[in-house]
Amino acid sequence: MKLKKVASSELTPTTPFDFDSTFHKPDHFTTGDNYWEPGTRWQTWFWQGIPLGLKLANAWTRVKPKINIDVWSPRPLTREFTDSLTAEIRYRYNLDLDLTDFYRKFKADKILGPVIRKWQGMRPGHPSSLYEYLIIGIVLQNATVRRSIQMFKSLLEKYGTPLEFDGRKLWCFWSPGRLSTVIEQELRDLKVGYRAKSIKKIDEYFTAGAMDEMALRQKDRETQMTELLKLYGVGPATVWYLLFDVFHHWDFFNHVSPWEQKIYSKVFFDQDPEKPVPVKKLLKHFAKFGAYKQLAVHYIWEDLWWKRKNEHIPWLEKLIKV
DNA sequence: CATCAGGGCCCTG
DNA sequence: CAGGGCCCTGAT
Repeated sequence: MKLKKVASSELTPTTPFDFDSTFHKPDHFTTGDNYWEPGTRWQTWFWQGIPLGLKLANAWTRVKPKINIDVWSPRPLTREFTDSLTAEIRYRYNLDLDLTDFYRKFKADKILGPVIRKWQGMRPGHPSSLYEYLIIGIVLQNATVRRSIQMFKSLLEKYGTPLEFDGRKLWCFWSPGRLSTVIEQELRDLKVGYRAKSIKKIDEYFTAGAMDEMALRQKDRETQMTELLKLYGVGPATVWYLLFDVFHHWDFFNHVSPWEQKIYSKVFFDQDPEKPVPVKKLLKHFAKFGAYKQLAVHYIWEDLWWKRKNEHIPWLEKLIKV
């Protein structure tokens, strides 16, 4: 589907702001729906029934951060529509987040301090809706990065929409309900294995209107967790990701998966990843970051993945199997 | 060639 | 509450 450029606007994030580390997370494996180069991110975005192409560009002025947004669409958009879209972009990328308290508290930390200085202005964030993230969460389960990418790609190219905009071809996520006529075997043929059942049930759940993302955002963390755990195929690991990436809780840290455990052991304790520090001890260590536990680890985690882009880190390569 | 461990979760006993 | 089964893939 060829899209036309229908709107442009600009966003002003809070200061400090760093474009590249906010709009490119080297550890986010999703491919085919976005493209990044320094200063620019292209992203497909299914919003209120319309598949869109977005281009976000760094437009820092001498004094303050600014992001230019261009929107491509199959049809004209109302002002109301683009306003809600930009509000959602602000939300998903945490462009209104005030980082000053976090920085003030931990700028002297031995490990976090230098990372904070290096990534001054980086926001946590994820471009996906709850529904989209759930699908991503499911393909992350019990699989290495390479396999997750392969499953995601198969799904996206089977049920998504190919979009052409700004000289790029990217796939746009399908909408909830798209899988209602799809039988489980068809999903299994995409080599998602037992996850087919979860994907199918999550799609059904949304189609039935049993999950309202916007309403859930207004609830407290416990309620969000309870609601999410009702979904078939969603357990503690997936909920932990969701609470951070989709619901933006910076303080919640109750889960460490085996591969992450090995990486944290090396980074925080310089411990041989093959003899990892017990999860309990890691969680106890993160407690010192108080209300910013997840945010703190996000900073260190992203720093590690950015390093990996520029240098070979043998111990890390062994663990991630991309 | 066979076996096994992955970025879990559900279900059974 | 512990532990088996589920899927595919790459490593050994």
